[in-house]
Amino acid sequence: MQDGAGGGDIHLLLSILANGEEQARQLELGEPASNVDGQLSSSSSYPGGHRWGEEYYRGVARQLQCTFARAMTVARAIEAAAGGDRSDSPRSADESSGRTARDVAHQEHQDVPKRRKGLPKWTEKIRVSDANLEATPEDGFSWRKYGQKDILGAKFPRGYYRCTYRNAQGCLATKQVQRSDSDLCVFDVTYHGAHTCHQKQRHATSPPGCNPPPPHDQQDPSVELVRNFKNGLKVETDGLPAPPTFEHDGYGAAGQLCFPSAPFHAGVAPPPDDSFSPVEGGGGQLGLEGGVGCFSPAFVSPAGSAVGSSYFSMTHSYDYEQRGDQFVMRGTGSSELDEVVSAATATATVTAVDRAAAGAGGGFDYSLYHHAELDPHLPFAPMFGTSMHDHYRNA
DNA sequence: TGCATTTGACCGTG
DNA sequence: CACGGTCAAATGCA
Repeated sequence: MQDGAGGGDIHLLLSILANGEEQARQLELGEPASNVDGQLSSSSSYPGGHRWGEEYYRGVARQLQCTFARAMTVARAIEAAAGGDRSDSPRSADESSGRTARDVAHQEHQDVPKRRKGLPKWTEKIRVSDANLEATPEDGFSWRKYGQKDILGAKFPRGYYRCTYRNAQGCLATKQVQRSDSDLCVFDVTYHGAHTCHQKQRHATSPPGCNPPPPHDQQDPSVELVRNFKNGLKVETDGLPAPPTFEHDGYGAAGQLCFPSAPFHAGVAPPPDDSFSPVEGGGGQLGLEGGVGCFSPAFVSPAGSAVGSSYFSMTHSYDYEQRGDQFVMRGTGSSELDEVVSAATATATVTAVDRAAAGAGGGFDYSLYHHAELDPHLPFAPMFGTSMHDHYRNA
């Protein structure tokens, strides 16, 4: 089933993205975008007449770069799926059979490790407006709680959530929510995996051009991922007339994909100036004022959520490997080999302060990023220190 | 009736 | 072996 997303799709995807990334780079340098879906260069003003400034172009460029980083993650997922492991197979398929899930789990545990070590993982701290014990962080996605456990050393139990559409759409996104011991208003939310489902976020109306993908190939999340992402790419440019502040659903114009990790490193973290060089100077603080963020939906506080004053502190690890002259984000580690080949690990911590008042209807203001720290060993150096274009244009 | 939550047990990892 | 993550039956709710 997953075999439908073969290596050919990956290379095609990478090739397309490499071109796009190069365009984004040109855009950020202030050059007229020769062709970014024909949208950037043809649109010279906001719908309201506000003229597009250079800053905005730069922001868009970073956004595009961020998007491409997402694509890399998608490609990685596809690659992992095409690698023959079935770790992404929704368990529901087995649950529909006569076997019990536990039987299946036992049989498949070689393929489906109970702890999905390879899935993207990141953590945010979410502050809610009140310390109500029943208050929970809201990220706009629909989650179904599947467990709760007392954690050693923690005052509060940890809640385990999975995507509501896990069975329906094979979405493997999960999250763990743990209330901070020290501050009842703060939750540590750890996300595992990205949403591959097409759920619409609550409090959200789809941004212009953010159309749901055609409802086919639902059985193949990987194919769906690619399709979604292609839609996302188009949307990303189609939606440019929207102001830089992505509102309400936090999607921005990126579509349904939620691959926050790579974009977080690559798309958000790079500073506006040209001095960014993860290889040479990584580790410094990076000013992000005015930057167009590229948070995944899960990163933002959807309008109407209980999040009043929020900050996000994310860490994430990524693995890359070099294949020939290409750096490739490795597969999701469902195989032991992947772990052996583990390369660099990156950690980025970004703090953002959401000064929007709770309930005021405002979404997360991306211009509010004020701080980011990058691990000096950032793995995306090959991608952003040089160019994806160079690496993949001939893929 | 269908879906979400609760909760104890199971099981993999370190 | 302890801990953490997941499962699934039981239960609750609309």
